[in-house]
Amino acid sequence: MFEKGYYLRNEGDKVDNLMDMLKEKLKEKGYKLTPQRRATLDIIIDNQGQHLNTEEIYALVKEKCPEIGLATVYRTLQLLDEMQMISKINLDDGCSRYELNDHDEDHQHHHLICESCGTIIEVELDLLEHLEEEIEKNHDFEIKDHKVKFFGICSKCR
Amino acid sequence: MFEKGYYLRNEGDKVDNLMDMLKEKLKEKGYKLTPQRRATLDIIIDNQGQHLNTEEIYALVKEKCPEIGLATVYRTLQLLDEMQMISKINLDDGCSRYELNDHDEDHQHHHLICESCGTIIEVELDLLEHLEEEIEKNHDFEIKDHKVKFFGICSKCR
DNA sequence: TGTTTTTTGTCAATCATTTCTAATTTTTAT
DNA sequence: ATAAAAATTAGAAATGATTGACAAAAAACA
Repeated sequence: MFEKGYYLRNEGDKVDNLMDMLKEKLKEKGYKLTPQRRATLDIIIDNQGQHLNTEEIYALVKEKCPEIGLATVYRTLQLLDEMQMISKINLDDGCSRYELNDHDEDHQHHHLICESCGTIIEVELDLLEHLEEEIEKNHDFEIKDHKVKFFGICSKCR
Repeated sequence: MFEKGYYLRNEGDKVDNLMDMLKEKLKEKGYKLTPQRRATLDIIIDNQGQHLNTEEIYALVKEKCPEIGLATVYRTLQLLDEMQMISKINLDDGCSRYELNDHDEDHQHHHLICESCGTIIEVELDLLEHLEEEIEKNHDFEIKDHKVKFFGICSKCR
């Protein structure tokens, strides 16, 4: 009747929910949900909104899973991205950052990047869909995704 | 009376015009217009719309300026970017690409990237300015620039 | 239980980019 | 002009993020 998400009560439920989702997606492709993969997704869930980079994720995962190797974290992040559990974001700061995917279709968001302090603010932007339709017509191009970044100065830095 | 651009007749004029612009901007900051810098900008002008990466630019510049070093090209591209003569574009293909800046305020454009063949199509998008105003109000964020990428499948790949 | 497959950790390799250095060119002061 | 100072360069070495190779460990399978 309802989507799984409707029953969410607390953080624990949310983790379980996402972890189940990952398990299913992995199984579809013949992959396994290992402790390392579990720990990595855990960290990303625990730090939602943080836009952690690979090294930062590695350091945090290492606390709970000290024997893990950096290459495994790289491989796992790649896998989580393929499984569409997370998204890679490029802030032109020389490394890849990741954020947890929102599995709600309507909750599109993009980033405001402060050129002064580096803060990242998330903005919801449904208004882009108008544009997409127009572009699809004008250029005969089938749009699957988009990435939008706004650069400027945040309120604190003025 | 008119902007310099109004008198443009042909490619040669255009190169001269942009080169003069660069010379001025460099002088403002106390930099010099060296043959290497001149050759690099020349190549980018000659290949407008190509979105060349650093190695490609290096190879082309080397034809006219064989003694140039790769590091110089990197430094020069950085400088041209600072001087706002060119823009760095990141297509998530592991290297930086550059395009000549359009010095016409109204000619904003962004990129459609085909996930199948890698083609880059340029789209004009004035419509984003509405969004910017709204964001500036809602988030008290002063927007200076934005980057938009659309990913999908181009007409040839369908 | 033994065999195959997947995943892992370690370490080496890669690739784009930056830094270092001494040499060269250009500017400036004399 | 000409010597000293400053900017720029080429080439090589260093860096830093990411990937690849490989043998060992873990899990699935037969």
